[in-house]
Amino acid sequence: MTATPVRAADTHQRILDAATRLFTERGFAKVTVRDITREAQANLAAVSYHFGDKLGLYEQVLEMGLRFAQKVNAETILSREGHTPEECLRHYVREYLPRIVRSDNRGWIYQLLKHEMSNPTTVARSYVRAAILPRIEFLSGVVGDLLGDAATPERVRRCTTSIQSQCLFFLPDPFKSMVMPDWQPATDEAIREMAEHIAEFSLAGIHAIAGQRRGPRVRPR
Amino acid sequence: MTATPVRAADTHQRILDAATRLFTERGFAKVTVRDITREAQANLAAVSYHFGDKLGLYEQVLEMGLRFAQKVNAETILSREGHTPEECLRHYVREYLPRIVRSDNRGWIYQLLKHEMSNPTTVARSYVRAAILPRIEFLSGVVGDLLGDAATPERVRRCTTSIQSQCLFFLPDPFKSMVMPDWQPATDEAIREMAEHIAEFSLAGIHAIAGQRRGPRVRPR
DNA sequence: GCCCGATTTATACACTTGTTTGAATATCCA
DNA sequence: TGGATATTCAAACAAGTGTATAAATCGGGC
Repeated sequence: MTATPVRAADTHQRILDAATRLFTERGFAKVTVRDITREAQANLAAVSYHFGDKLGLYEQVLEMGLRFAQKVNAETILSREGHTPEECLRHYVREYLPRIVRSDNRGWIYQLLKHEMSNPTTVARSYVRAAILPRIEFLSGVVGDLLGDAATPERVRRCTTSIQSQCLFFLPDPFKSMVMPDWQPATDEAIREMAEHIAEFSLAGIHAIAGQRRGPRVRPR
Repeated sequence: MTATPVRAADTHQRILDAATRLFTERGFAKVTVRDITREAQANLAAVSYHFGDKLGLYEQVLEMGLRFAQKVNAETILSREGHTPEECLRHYVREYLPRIVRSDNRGWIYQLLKHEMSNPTTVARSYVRAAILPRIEFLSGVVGDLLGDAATPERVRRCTTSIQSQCLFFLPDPFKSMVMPDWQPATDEAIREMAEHIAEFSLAGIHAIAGQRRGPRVRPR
């Protein structure tokens, strides 16, 4: 009844590992089945046998990624009771940014997602719902608290976008590093400094928006 | 001596037009020569005949784009003499953002560049030097002025990145609009509001960074 | 009117890719 | 051990791609 005896489990796992690494590096389209099986030291047909087809394999990789991302989310999301909004924001950026920047085990899922962003496959939508939207919800809540009385749906959305965009910018990118090599903080120290910068910069930005006159369009609810 | 008689000039131009449109929509790799020639109502071999090969055609498209981008740059860059740094920053964002967001004639080059960013071809490097770096230089100068005494190379770079990332975030992206449809400002009015937000948010951020103690690491030069 | 170069056309070639096939081999349980 | 099942393997297939070729067609100047 064991669906996968010892040797089989080996190839199955080796393929999964190789696929994870390669898909993370290059994205779905730019990795061939032959690349994967060569890397995994398996036969070309092994992918069809174990995963149905290339997309089936990719789905399994992304499923692992989804579980990983949810675990990561739990670490970037601080309980709103017991912490000030400022603390939540700082903690969010401090946890999020290193995972975005670094390609190692801490953040591989974001590298994978980066490729999914430019060339979405059919798998994207479920991932968005399960792993991304909850984090955006949380961040929006924190921003709303920081805006206080001045909070409007538009302002919350715009400020959330400002924070999110400053973080996402650091997804590694061959082109970006061509434009300005220094843009990609290399050392842990540089990443930490950038995180502090984003938090500081954004808190000031939010306070400035909060300080604007409420205007005629404000709709408190 | 006319290198391209009437009919020939027609196909040449039709192919160039179709290629510009398709490359802008999908990027170099995801457009086939057959797509282009079908769209241009030309024969498959016309690309080889008129442009050597697919990459040669792409280079010509990107060359047009480069000239266009330089003209655009001139409009986003305000003379630093005669305008305050605040004015320069606001003008920069107001001009830059609409072109980033909209896929129409005003900003097609940025859509093309977006694909180049995720899948760089050999043409990227020269483009960076001629059209992107000058704009970054300008923005860095403005940020340096705004930071005043507090300016350090690291702070200038980080603040410039914060502004740039908030703008670049709005490059249209199928994935992003999946995450949050509202993120893509649709109307001219919404784009204008977002530009004002980014300017306001960033000016406050810069002032906050400028207000920090200079710290022991400051190296005025 | 006719010829020569420029252009267009249909077709073919070489290569890559994902997938299938059927035989060979390994593995497990009675 | 022996036979059924699971897994591996080499080879082939079909579709899509960029490019090359050689014949057909066009267009203007003598």
